[in-house]
Amino acid sequence: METISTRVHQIVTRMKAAGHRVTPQRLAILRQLADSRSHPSVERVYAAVKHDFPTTSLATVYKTVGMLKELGEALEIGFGDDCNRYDVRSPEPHPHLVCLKCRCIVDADLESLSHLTECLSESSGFQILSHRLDFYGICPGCRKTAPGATAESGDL
Amino acid sequence: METISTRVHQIVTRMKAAGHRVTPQRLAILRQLADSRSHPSVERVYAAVKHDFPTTSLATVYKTVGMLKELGEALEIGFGDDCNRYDVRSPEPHPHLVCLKCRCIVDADLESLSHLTECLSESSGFQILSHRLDFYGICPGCRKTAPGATAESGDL
DNA sequence: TTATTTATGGATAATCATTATCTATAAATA
DNA sequence: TATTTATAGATAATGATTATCCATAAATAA
Repeated sequence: METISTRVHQIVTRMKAAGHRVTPQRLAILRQLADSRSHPSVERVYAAVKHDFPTTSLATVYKTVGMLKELGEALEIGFGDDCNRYDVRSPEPHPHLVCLKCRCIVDADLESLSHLTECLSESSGFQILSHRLDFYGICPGCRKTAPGATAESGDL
Repeated sequence: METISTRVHQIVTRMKAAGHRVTPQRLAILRQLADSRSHPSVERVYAAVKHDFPTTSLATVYKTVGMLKELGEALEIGFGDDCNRYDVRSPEPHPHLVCLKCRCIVDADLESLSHLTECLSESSGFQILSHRLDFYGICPGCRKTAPGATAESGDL
């Protein structure tokens, strides 16, 4: 990816508006995150950014992701046993499909979600502000693949 | 709670069937977990068990909960930033309402869930084995309570 | 019952993703 | 250009959870 995408531009604008500096390292991290559909981990981003900036520190990636979270530009998907994964492409909460074998994470569409949330809110009395809907299973690729193999997603 | 509930009996039977020993410590831990609706943490169970068995180790609680997980008798609800919470009363995956203020966790009913899962499975090609559906917000109690106050649930 | 084997309890060390801390430096501002 | 301030990088600290160790309790065999 050579060109700067609309999403990167959008985040850069908002970073500046919030008084943050747009450094080369942050831009490199942003570029890895902004358009990825693979919900990459910090470690994954770190490895990719190291190609262009070999001196980059893991802490810098963590700090940048933390800033994006604060700005509401990154959705964190935490796993107790595994490392967290991030969605900067679409940072609003939305349902995911998580493969228990290759750990890929795919966005899921649930058109009935808003209706569902409303019903829940009414019946429970909770003011619902956010959600986390994860469905765990085996992805189409892993269902075909021989047992034990782990697929690597092409997109980051 | 003085009497041994049906749920405790059920788990004890299954523990024995699986070749596990039912020790006084495990029974005390079980009693705290088996009928609680509050999705208690390990720390919470540890504190409660210490009343009756002052020498109990935190490790023992962790090990017992781990065994219950293996037997499929405990559902773990993990939080990256906070400690894990457990549902031994109904260990099958089900939706939860989580209060962001007092951290209480309440079971939510979603009658359309199985239909929803089927649709997702068809449209995505995933074989769906489990799920985690959490809705985050403010519980009825905290909506009334003054800002900053944290409610304590009565049941464990 | 007693001897023997095995699992468990308790204490503590290790793990590991994430966060905090510190200082030199790069970036913004005057 | 001088000065102020945020950031980068290195590294230490954190904290829930897990692993390890050994004495002991529980099950089993003799």
